[in-house]
Amino acid sequence: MELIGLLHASDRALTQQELEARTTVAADRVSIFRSLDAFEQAGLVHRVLDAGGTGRYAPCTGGCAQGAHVDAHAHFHCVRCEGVFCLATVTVPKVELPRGFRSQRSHLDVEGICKACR
Amino acid sequence: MELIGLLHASDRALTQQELEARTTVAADRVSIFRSLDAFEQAGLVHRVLDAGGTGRYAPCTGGCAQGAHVDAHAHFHCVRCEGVFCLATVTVPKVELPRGFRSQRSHLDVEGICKACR
DNA sequence: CCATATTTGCAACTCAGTTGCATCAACAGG
DNA sequence: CCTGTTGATGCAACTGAGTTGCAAATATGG
Ligand SMILES: [Mn+2]
Ligand SMILES: [Mn+2]
Ligand SMILES: [Zn+2]
Ligand SMILES: [Zn+2]
Repeated sequence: MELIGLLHASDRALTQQELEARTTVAADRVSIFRSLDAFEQAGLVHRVLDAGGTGRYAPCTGGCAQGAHVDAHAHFHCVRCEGVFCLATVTVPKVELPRGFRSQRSHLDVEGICKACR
Repeated sequence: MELIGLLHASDRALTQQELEARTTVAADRVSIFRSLDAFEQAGLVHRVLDAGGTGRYAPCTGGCAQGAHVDAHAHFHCVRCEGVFCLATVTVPKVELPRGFRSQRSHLDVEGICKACR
């Protein structure tokens, strides 16, 4: 699908709306929703929530497969442009948890000003 | 307000709805929304998004003041009961960012099974 | 070519969040 | 005690993202 290409071409994670606006072959928002859903399932893209709680999509780098994501990298949220960036080089540090909690996965979200916004 | 008391009495962060359900003096959901908003502004409570992107509220521990939050602790998200827990003892580790990104604040969300759910 | 399976579009609905406006309660000055 | 002003509250309505059902369109394969 064209969607994956658009995601790879972008420097930041894109919302459903942004993708809809960029597709050359006009597609219904529901179709895009369903495609992204399928791609996420398939381990091709991953979804991250921005500060407002809306989903943004980015391509998986590798290692992710059918229902098993290994996107262990941190994400940067720009408070200026609202952009969300995958920090592929930044792995999420393990932390010591209080007794009783069993950890499965962690997400690290760094908030600040992005490259383009300063 | 009664809301702050309810938050302190809970072991986990609560949604607007959950708070509305627990108030003895019935209050409109909009009033609760506005109160929580004000309390957050005032540095009395902080808001954290759960896995579904809905806001949950927890009391601030201390140090937070008028528009300046210092809640630097991690949060635990239970995949079973959907509960969100403040991990007051777990501070968010600083990470090295790629060139150009200026960090202001970080959020660490740990996903797994909570104490009560195992 | 036809039967069947998959994909797509459209309409409609949910749910949290948010806003406008009218009303009510508190309160201070007179 | 009356009154005008201020802030809190309630109700209705709207937004935006996500989601579902169903029917039409398209692909697939015999
Ligand atoms: Mn990513
Ligand atoms: Mn917290
Ligand atoms: Zn930016
Ligand atoms: Zn749990």
